[in-house]
Amino acid sequence: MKVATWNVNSLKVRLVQVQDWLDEHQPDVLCLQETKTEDANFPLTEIRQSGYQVIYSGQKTYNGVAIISKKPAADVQYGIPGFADEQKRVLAATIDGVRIVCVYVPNGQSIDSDKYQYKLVWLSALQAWLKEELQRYPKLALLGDYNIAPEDRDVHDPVAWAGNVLVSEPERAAFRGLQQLGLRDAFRIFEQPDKSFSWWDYRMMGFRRNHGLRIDHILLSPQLACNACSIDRAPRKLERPSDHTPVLAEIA
DNA sequence: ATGGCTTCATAGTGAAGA
Repeated sequence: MKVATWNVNSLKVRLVQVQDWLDEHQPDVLCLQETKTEDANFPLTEIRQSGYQVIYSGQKTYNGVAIISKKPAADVQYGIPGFADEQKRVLAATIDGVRIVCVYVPNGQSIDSDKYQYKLVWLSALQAWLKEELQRYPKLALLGDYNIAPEDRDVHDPVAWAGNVLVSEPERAAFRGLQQLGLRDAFRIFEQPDKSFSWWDYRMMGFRRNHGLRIDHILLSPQLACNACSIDRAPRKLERPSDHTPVLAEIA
């Protein structure tokens, strides 16, 4: 089963790129973040034309998540249960026997911001929910934009970024908290090239200079085997790219 | 360089992202 995640930074702008990527890679599951699309305007017909089904939870301007899949999505969950949140950041469903959880973790803006506190509370609620979810669904994959670079090797310039939002110790502790539930970072199961990133700043030729961060992740429960995991840099080279690029894994 | 670029909502700029 091939699963993938991609923060598209507006599905409207990136729709053709998503369709092309589906055609080329034929994933069983593709989780999207930052669709920035209200449900009434979701390009349902276009996704179906690509031979896929899709569930989505969106809003105007910000956030928005979707799960595109070849097989139908069952037991759909919108948001973190018991955690009141206007922001559309979580979508979960069982697809072909695997619990797929698609997340768009808050950015946090800066460590002295209210949004940073929201991010930490949000991550704590996510962890508490997933602990229960893992008991219900031993085969679980958590895919998305975590807005956390887990280690210094996931940062192009760790000195410049030290203590900053996306790399701060409380955020990394929250990431380790997810790992302590038994979830494994699929990317790090395998030997990977140095300076592998999934996001590059639009500014200052960030991609050309490989000034990036690895903040998009696929975490897998112990009951899921993993045969491969990689970052596909190709869409970042297209005209009008998202600032994120897809991460994909082969699981069983 | 508290900048740089892109998107959205809006109709000239501002917020937010990471």
